[in-house]
Amino acid sequence: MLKVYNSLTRRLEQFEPLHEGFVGIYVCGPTVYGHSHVGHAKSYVSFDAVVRYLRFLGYRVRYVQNITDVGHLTDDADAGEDKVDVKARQMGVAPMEVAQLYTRSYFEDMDALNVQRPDISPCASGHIPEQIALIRKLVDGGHAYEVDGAVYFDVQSFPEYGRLSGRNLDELLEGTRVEARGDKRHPADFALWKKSEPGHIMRWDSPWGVGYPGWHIECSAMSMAYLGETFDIHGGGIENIFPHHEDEIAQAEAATGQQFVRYWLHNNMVTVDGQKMGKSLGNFITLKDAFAGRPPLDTPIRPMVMRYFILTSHYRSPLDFSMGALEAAGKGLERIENAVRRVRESLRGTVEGAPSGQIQQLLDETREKFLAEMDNDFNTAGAIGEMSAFTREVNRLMDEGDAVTRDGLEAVNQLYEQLGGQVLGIVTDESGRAVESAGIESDLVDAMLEVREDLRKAGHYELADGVRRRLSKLGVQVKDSADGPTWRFKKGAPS
RNA sequence: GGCGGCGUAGCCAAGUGGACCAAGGCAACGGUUUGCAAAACCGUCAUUCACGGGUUCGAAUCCCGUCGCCGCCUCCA
Repeated sequence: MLKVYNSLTRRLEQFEPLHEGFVGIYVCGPTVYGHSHVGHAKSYVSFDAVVRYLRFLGYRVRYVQNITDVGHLTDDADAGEDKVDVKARQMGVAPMEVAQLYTRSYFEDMDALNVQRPDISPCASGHIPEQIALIRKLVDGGHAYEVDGAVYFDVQSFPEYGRLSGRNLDELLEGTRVEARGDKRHPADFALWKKSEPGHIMRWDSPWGVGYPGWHIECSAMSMAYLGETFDIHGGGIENIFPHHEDEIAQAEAATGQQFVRYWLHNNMVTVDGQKMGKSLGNFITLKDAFAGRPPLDTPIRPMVMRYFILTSHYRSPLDFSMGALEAAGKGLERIENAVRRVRESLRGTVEGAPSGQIQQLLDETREKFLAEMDNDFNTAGAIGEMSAFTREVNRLMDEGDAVTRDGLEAVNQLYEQLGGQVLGIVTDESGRAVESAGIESDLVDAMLEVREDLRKAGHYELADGVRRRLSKLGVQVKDSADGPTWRFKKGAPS
């Protein structure tokens, strides 16, 4: 029985979708004016696990995640410039070129992290009519007003305003950072539509003149366009609770008179050395830099290690980024990968036979505990713990050698593929395979190892060890065993 | 100032009042295996959950207080 923590009620609730067997989920996507960073990774890996698990449970899921390519300002909702617009001017290209460039970059990084693509990735600029229609509905209903080509949402017309974030309008009035604006009725009123000044590159016709949409409106408009006026899950970063999600609720519910979202899920932030990683702080790490080993990390982080690292903490907990923690995660993942490889390689050449009682019991217990962890608000950290414990047992049984039959190994492999692969996305077809190499390289390594074997047989261990050291530096890990040496290209090694 | 969260072993990190004298990973130490490595396994590693009270038959888990850290109230995943 799946339970999820709902930010709206601040408690763990039993999850029941609006329509049986179907789940509609919307997650706030990136604003595409720069490369993605590890904060994006945490958010989208976390929600990827959520979606994967819902699908594993048998739900038909429609996953919508927007791409913000217009309307997100560098400052608050009625000052500042459009982020994409600013970047376009800096680069000397059209805004849509900026958006396309970083949209591709985003998906590239997410693919590397084994994040499954959303079913629908609507961009704000492609849904201007939907946004205008929603704004018009709000104006007609008395929830929004026009001032000189701009339209603002009237927060005082929506008594529920502040419920999600635990605020009330009086407090907002006293807030140090919300300043009164001449053209707004209440300082907390926010822009639905902005007037394009003459120099502004992005401009669309609207009933209020030439302009562009505010940032919050796209999410209300697009989520309802694809998921209906009421849908199951809305996810996003905790920092977006106010004002972004609060405003989304206000816009949607004031327009439809119905509940907008049933379950609000919020993931916590990434910190670096205990400090929030933020654009304004200048301490953010892009995924491309991290994967390539460029500063500030200087060591290449394998994307799958990043994914594993993220999933070893709960999505609602903050995650502190450090090289030490990443290295530990890398070792932990490798242990699982080694076991997967060992199991897959042993599949041939094992005796026929049904799984032993021991194996069967291990499989049953692991599955049960794993699912219990995931049922508890998608506790991937606990679930990975179960995978690790399972891995130790698998290795132990294989070391002992007697209890493992072909069918037993098949079942073990299947559990890895289902729980580690399908659900967590940390086990893939690659996990059990050595890094591919162009033919001649493999042959050369084989040739060197043959020579090395001769050296070993002749007792020239220093020379043999030297060969092994040299190969290791080249990224080839050699393992001696009773049946002769085996080798593989190390993962994550510069090649 | 208002709202919210966190503080669990050397480090990272689960833990929804009772099977917790607290998962899992990393590190460390001892051992098995190995020519040596690597990999893997076995054992040791928090009688205790920031601190002080309280509620309860029972608390890491609930309540109050203290200290420390963090986030939101501007843009941010």
